[in-house]
Amino acid sequence: MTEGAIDHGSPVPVYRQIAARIIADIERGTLAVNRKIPSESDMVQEYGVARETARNAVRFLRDEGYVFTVPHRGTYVTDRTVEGPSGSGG
Amino acid sequence: MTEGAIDHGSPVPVYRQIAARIIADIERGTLAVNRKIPSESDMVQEYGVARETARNAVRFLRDEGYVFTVPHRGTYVTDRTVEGPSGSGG
DNA sequence: CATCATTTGTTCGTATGTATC
DNA sequence: CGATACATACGAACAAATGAT
Repeated sequence: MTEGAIDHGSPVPVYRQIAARIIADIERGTLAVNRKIPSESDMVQEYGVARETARNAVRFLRDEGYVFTVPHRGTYVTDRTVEGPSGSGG
Repeated sequence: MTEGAIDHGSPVPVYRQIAARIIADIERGTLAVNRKIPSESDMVQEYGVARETARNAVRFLRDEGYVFTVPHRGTYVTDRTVEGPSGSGG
């Protein structure tokens, strides 16, 4: 199947659908730590969405701690094996 | 007169207004086949727009078949007297 | 080959206007 | 009205390739 298309009729926002794909790639290891995820433009072309939507997906991933963005460079996969919101404890 | 200014208040997007001028120059012969059209920087200074807007104009012209771009060289006027998507008919 | 100027390519940041749900 | 989404537009920075010298 591969079901590679975005479902605009779904109750799940498009940006969340895109974010879910990226997360899946991260969990799966397809997108390794410190590797660059697709650029906003890539997502625009890949999914046929507006840049605004691609940005929302990236912002969501950032808020969730999956990635971090370097201005004018790109967005990369966060190393969650060491980093944490409250230090090394836990 | 020369009315050389871009109308930001027009419902016609700025990039379309710029593209229209280039097209007019091509139709008129001011910009001959295989001649280089103004660079993105030229348009930025000439029309006082952002590079993004200049690029949108070029992309539009490319999509319409009026020009073709050579990376790091420039964008040139297409020879439409011979080239065509469905042959020489037309 | 090295340097400089030109030009397009890439990428993220920000804002406005419009439309839909 | 708020969230989502698309189109347009300006701003900023860095990358890569080309061409002249």
